[in-house]
Amino acid sequence: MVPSVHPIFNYFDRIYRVCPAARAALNELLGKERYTKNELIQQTGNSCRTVYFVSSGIARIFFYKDGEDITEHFAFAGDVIVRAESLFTGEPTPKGIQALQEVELLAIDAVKLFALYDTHHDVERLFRLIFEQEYVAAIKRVESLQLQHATERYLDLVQTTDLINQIPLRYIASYLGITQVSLSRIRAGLR
Amino acid sequence: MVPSVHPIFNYFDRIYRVCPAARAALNELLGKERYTKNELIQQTGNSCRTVYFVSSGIARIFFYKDGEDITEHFAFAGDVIVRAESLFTGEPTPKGIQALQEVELLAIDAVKLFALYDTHHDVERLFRLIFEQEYVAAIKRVESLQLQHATERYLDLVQTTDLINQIPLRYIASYLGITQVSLSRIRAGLR
DNA sequence: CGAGGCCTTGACCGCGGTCAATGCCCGTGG
DNA sequence: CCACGGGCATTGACCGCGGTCAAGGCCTCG
Repeated sequence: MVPSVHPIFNYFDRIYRVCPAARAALNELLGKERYTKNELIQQTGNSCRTVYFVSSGIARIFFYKDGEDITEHFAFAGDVIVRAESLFTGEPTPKGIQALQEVELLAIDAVKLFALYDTHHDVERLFRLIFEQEYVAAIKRVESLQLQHATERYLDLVQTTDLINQIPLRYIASYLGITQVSLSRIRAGLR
Repeated sequence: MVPSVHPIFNYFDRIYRVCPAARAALNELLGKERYTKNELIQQTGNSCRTVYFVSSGIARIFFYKDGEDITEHFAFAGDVIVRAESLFTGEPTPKGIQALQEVELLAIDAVKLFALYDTHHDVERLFRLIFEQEYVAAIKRVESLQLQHATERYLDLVQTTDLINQIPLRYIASYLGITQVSLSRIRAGLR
C-alpha cells in the first residue's frame, strides 16, 4: 500500500520533481485548513512560520498604515502565500493574512520545512524554485508601480483573472496604491 | 600551499559558510571585471547568464520604456546585481547593466554556478539565502512605491548611502518613478 | 570660446487626493 | 412585511503633486 500523496504534488512536480524519500517526508508536513469569509488566517504583528498554498477561494495579505487598511497582495487558487519579509528574516511583520471568501488552504510548518532542507536537498531545491518565481513576480510588481498609471495597473489586474470582480473595490484600490474614490472614477471613465 | 581564496568569502561566510570542497569549487568560478564610467556591462535584450557582485563603484540596471531611459536598480560596493526576471526564467530581458563610475565587479557564470548546485548542496544554499534577501528587498521596494510619496522615497533613498549624491539626477528620478523636473523641484522644496 | 549636457525654474494642466453628500444593497428588528 | 441602519460605491467640489513644454543658467570639454 502506497500512502496517499496530496494533489499539490501535481503542482510541485511541474516545478521540480523530488525523489520518493523527499516526497514522503514533505507529504507528512501538509495540513489542510479552512477559513470562513473575512476570517483572519494570520494575525498582524506575528512572525511568519507557515507556508500556505491556496486550494480554493481568495486570500489577501494586508496591514495598517496610519490606521488605513492596505492590501499588499492577493492570492487565488494555486498561489503560494507567505509574508516573505518575515519568513526569510525571522523578524515579526506588521502584515496579516485574511480570507476574502470561504478559503481552503494547504499549510506547511516553515520550521519543519526548513529542517527538511538539511535532510532532503530536493525539498530545498523545490522551494528555492518556488520562491524564485515569487521574487520575479515581485520585480514585475515593482515595474508596474514605478512606471504605469493607476488606470493601466487596474486594467492589467482585471485581466489576470476575473475573480478580481469578487473582491471589494477598497481592497483593490489600496493594492493599486490609490484611494477607493479614485478607483471608482477610473472605472467610471472606462465605461 | 592553500590556494588563495577570494575576499568575497568574507561576505559569503556571514550569510552561510560552505564546506571546504564547495568553497574551492566556487572559488574557481570567480572572475574579476573592470568597466569605465558609462560603459555597458550587459546589453539590453540579452539573457542574464552572469551573477555579479560589486567590488567598488556604482552600477545600475536600466531599460527603455517608450524611448525613455528608466533606472530599475542601483548597486553599490557589496551588492549583488542580477537581472532576476531573466536569470530565473531563462527568458531574455529588455534590461541592461551599466557602470555609473569606474566599476570593479566579481562575475560568476550562472550556468556553471547552477551546475555547482547539483554537486555542492552548500553552494545552492548560499545562493538561495542571497536571493531570498534580494526578494525581501524587492518587497520593501513595492511597499515604498505603493504607499509613499515621491518626497519620502527620495528621502529614504538619500539616507541609505551618501553615494547617491554621485548619481546623476535623471537616473534617480526614473528610479523613484517621477521625472527629473519633479525631482529637481522636490529637492528645491527641501531647502 | 562655443557647444552640448545637465539641472533649475516658470507656466500651465490633469491625475489622483480629501471631504462630504447621495445612492444602493442587504441584514435585522419592530 | 416594511423601516431603518450600516457598509460600500459613486459623484461633486476643490486642491495639490507631479507631468509637459520651454527657457535659462552653469559646467565641462573640445
